[in-house]
Amino acid sequence: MIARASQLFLPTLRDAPADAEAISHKLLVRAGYIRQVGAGLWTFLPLGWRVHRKIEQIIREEMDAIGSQEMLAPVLTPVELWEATGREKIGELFHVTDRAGRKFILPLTHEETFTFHAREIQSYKELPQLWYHFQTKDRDEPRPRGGLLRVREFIMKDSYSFDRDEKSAYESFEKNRVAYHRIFERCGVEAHEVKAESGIMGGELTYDFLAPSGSGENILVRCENGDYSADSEVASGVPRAPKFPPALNAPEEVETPNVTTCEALGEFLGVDVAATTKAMPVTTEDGRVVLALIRGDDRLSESKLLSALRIGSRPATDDEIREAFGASGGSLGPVGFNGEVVADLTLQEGQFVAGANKDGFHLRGVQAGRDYEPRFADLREPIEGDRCPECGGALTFLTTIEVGHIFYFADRYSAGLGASFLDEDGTEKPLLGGSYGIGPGRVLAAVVEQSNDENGIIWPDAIAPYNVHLLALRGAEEIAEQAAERLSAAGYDVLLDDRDLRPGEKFADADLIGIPVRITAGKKSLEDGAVDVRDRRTGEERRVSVDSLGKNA
RNA sequence: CGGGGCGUAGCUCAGCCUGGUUAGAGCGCUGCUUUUGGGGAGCAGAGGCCGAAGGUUCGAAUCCUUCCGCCCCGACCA
Repeated sequence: MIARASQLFLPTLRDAPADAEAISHKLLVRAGYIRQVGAGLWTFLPLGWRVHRKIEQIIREEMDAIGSQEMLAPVLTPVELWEATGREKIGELFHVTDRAGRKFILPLTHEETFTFHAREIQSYKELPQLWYHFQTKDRDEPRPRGGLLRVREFIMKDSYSFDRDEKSAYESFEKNRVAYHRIFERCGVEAHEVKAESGIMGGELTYDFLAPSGSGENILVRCENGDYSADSEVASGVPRAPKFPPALNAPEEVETPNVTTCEALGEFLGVDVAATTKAMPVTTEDGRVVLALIRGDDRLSESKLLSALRIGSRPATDDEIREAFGASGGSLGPVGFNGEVVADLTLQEGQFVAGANKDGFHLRGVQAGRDYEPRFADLREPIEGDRCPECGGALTFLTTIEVGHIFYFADRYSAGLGASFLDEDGTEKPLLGGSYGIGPGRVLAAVVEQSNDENGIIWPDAIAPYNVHLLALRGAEEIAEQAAERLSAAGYDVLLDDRDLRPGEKFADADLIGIPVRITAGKKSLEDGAVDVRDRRTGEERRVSVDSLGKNA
């Protein structure tokens, strides 16, 4: 087909909105793909929606290919469904009420609704079932950001699997996992599958797909040899070995006046910072003061602490610290503390300097197992310079966007909603479920983050709004029309810039909009009865006769 | 929710501290002239409840109070 720029709503801007930071945010607004309605609320303009639909179509084809069935559930959901699974208390939910006072929820995701329908499954003979839809999700995000990167309303492709046993459920999970790789590859986005955070739930099978990007909210930790990759919230790096001072037979108290940071402590005592400990007292949600102990050069990972404690916690207050330790922050340590000590794995071997629980004093030669009895857990955030836990290679850290998430949750939803079936042996069992989500809008933004230059967007052909951007310069309107007809007949979608503008503006807009192939019909090419074909990515240009257009790529 | 910043033309911004003609610039927009392979030039125009509401004052875009909206950092993130 042929779209004429003179009639399209395609408002391009010379300047980016002042408050935009992320590259995708700036370029998508400037190039006329999206416009903001409110915080985290975006309209896809005609070109943006074309890209969105192309991404949807790729997802649809890959879902269909694994036997998943497309359907459509409503956005408005009776609150009772959410009460049945205990999720009605989630803070990000939008609640609405009808005129009669009935309560509804705008879903964050559709586990409740799909599991509700799964109650019609009666027999193992009907299993497995794979279902999906593209539907609006609403989330009362505390902080939308970065254009399309984090929004309050968006369309998600969410899939649900229902199986009779774990073996079958893993097969469904695996089908979706593999399909996701194909989807991201076809969309031209680099995405890495990583083990995701399981938090206090623990034990579930869950993977994130992270797309490296200039802006984003997840940090991907990756080994240079490709042996290892994980979200920084769960990643384990191997830190450098400390330079330990000579070992002592028992801890030895030293006066350390006005020394409160580990760096200062190391310097004051002439000891490697990595041979000191950092004491992080926290108060758990059930009111206990627990001491999290890590190496002096490390940072405590809050997500790992959550996993280790299996309960939420916050930093202890000064008063709580004083009461539990008899000293203030800066001189705290595990020796003599009679609460729970959770120590990082790096503290299993060796003697460290630790706070003496006496203001202005530390202990040298503190050894786990001898001087205090901790529970060991992985607590540290991986940092630059760590080595790969698999092969010892260097780890790199990349800022990423989460573009997909797959999750096996067993009977988490079917239990509450009573979705069960009769198995071959005549026993009633809960359906075992999984869910699988992709945000096409985030994929779109991730592609722009990964594929652009100083002049604008560079779309992969598979999701470009049009295949060819045909510029009709003055005097060459006729040959441009011919070229457009020929390309359209050959199956290409053509954006014909027939606007009455100077060439420079058309070129600038073409670069900004980022259609992979630009064809210029102008006086220069007219002499040869030809057009100039330029590759947006490489900038290579060649003159081609109109007759040969559409016969090859 | 904590911290920071910003609301003046479609976009980017100046003016505000130190109150006082008719509120400005660049880009964009409309008409005409000229130009035509990388956002060209000229002439003439249109376009504003200065985020909102109160207050102080003879007088408020400017000072004060409250509210609203948006952005960034953090917390949160099924």
